[in-house]
Amino acid sequence: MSLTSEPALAKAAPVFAALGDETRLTIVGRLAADGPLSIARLTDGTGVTRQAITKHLEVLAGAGLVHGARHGREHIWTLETGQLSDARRYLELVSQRWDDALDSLRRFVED
Amino acid sequence: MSLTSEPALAKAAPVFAALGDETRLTIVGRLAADGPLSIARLTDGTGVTRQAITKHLEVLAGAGLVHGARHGREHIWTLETGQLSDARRYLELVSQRWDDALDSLRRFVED
DNA sequence: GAAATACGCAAGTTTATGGTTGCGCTTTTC
DNA sequence: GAAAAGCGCAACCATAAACTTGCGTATTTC
Repeated sequence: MSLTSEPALAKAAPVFAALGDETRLTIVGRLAADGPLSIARLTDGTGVTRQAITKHLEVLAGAGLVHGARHGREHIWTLETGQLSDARRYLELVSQRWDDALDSLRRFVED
Repeated sequence: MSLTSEPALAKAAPVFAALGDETRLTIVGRLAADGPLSIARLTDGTGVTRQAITKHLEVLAGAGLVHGARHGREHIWTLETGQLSDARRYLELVSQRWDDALDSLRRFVED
């Protein structure tokens, strides 16, 4: 993976963007802790409207972080950990590259 | 760490937000791979203006992901891996919570 | 010391984002 | 079967985000 020009970047950015909002991060946290929840449940506690939560869920879904399905009168949303793992691996790789770069630099200075 | 109401969330969101842009992710990737670079160098290859890159660097700096220092006529920017690790750990924790939730759900169904 | 390089500051534009309110429809609940 | 709960759709608003252009200044380079 190249970290820059590769498509991995184009995939990772939207995921990070989706996680880059406090309300959405709260939603992800609650889904992770409590399991699948309805929109009404997810709205509880947040200071915002149900519509706002709905929009956030759509953003998260667009990034592949959650998926929803209607059951009766409620819409249940579930966490999707695939993209989450990819994002985590991306960060690991960046850290790794950085360590390598520091190593090269150190060796260069020592010469 | 609680994933929702704790301050960990308020810290993590800005970091993810900073990473949630293709141009900025490219910058982080290049810094990780090549080591510290000047604004002019970081601008090369990207389709945007030097000013745009400067703004992106300020956003990254605001999230604690990079720091810069002027050397002569150039401004050299360096990656900061601390926040990166924190973000990674946050994602790990979310995945962990999710697995736990699934486990509880499975046990509940089996009863 | 003139030309080129590397920036910073400021103003301006456009589009996206996060949020709201209002209304109507379906599904439960009592 | 009326009331309540849970949503979806659409319009609208304010602010922030991503970039640009223009210009002035310090630092190298030749």
